[in-house]
Amino acid sequence: MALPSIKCQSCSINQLCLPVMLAESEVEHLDSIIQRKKPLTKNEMLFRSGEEFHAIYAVRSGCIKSYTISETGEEQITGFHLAGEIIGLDAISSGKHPSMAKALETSMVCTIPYPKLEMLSGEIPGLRQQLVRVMSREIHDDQELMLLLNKKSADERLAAFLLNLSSRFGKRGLSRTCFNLVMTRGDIANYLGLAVETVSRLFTKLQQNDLIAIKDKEVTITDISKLSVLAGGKCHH
Amino acid sequence: MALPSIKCQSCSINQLCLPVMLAESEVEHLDSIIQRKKPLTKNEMLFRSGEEFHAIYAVRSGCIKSYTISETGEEQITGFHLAGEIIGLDAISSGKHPSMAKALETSMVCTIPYPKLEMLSGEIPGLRQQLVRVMSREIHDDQELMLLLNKKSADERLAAFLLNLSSRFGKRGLSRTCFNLVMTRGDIANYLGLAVETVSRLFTKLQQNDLIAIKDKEVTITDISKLSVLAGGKCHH
DNA sequence: CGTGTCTTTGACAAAAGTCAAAGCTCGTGG
DNA sequence: CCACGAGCTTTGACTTTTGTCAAAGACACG
Repeated sequence: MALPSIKCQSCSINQLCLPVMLAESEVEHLDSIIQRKKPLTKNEMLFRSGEEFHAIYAVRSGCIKSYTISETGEEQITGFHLAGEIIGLDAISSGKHPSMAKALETSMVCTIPYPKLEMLSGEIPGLRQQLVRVMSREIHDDQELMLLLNKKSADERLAAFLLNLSSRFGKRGLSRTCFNLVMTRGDIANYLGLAVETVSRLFTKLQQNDLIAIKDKEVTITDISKLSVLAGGKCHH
Repeated sequence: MALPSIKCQSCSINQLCLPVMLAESEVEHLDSIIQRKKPLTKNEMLFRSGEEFHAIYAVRSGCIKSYTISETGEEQITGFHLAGEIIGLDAISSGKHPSMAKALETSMVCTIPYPKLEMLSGEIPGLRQQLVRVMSREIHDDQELMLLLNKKSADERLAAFLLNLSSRFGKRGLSRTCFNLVMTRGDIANYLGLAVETVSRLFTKLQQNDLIAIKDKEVTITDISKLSVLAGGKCHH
């Protein structure tokens, strides 16, 4: 590995990632099992469904989309993962990846060999706890998403999606009000269970109502409170 | 506890639950931290959202529904849990229950105090592994559900729902083709993101097409292969 | 044996999907 | 460095699915 190997200890997002609450020496130990390869380029696959499960992955930078393909060939995007987020947790139970992951832009990813992580988590209680917390959080987030998809209208879904991104960028020290949409309208539509055309129309409408402004792929949230109200569900009664 | 305390060791569903792959002595250890209270009666709450998280729960018998309530008061059922399934995993990350759980019929539940489980999982690698497997499986199942809700028509959702129940009853040694629907049409509709009326009409249609037969709350799957085709997505092209 | 909840059915409305077509971007190769 | 083409985005017109409203019937439980 002839790359400028950033260590967990000095990683800017280690408080969003696995090292949370670990002692210095424990982080070092964790760092020692992690592999860092060269960045994924746009559209490069991280793993494919059906592949054997060897490792989970932590996003260091960029954005990775994960998705499943149904028997009938329909693609369903299950998440857009930003720095600090862990990918591949759905593969632990069966030992094979049920989903696929692909870079939406040039992205750095840390490979965490699972058998080693498993062993290490036997020695480091804090690591075990953090892994479980991360998984618990994913379960929780998926449940919230279910509510969104089942109970909200198209406008509400898109508004909630933008606010979710906003908050996640904010946590990473980036602007909450102005950020880049790395995914296509098609990706957003797929994720939210809508048609591309619907998403496009909604973006237009949100702009006309001065809730957001869009320049190319850059979104600016100009009225976050109105957007929040919209996302909350405007009580159609 | 003056109840006929069934132990994990002799529990009929221990191979669907936490004890998977554990040695006899390990199961005993696990059993010793588990509390068994008197059965929950129909509609009794197991926990409410906002409550502090103390334990996860394993269903021993019956059926528990878990659900969230949005800020705007909409209920979203996130799962119907049968014997051997674990509830409350979404609460680990925040320390508070984000969701609620209620018995749909008289149900027995094992309470597994989380701090003790956490400690024990430090000593028993197999237990730690099984806990992670269970969580991984839940993440995976939630992703499949997302695909169902986002990409499938109403018929396909209901067909898939019935097949999912069928398979889960089968795994528990019960009939795959004839079982009781403990949840109401309203519950099914809520879970699948449909209106009650739609679900009712679909049940009627499935009966007319001789895919299922319904007598009161008892469903009989009369043509499982046709039902599978329907659930798969009949390729509208 | 009645009262409230659950279920079914019908008629209608609305949200979102589909189809079609044009304009736009961006990367690539000449 | 420019031109071309593939893929992405937008917009319009129309369709379809599913939701909503309303009401009656069936159960289930006290």
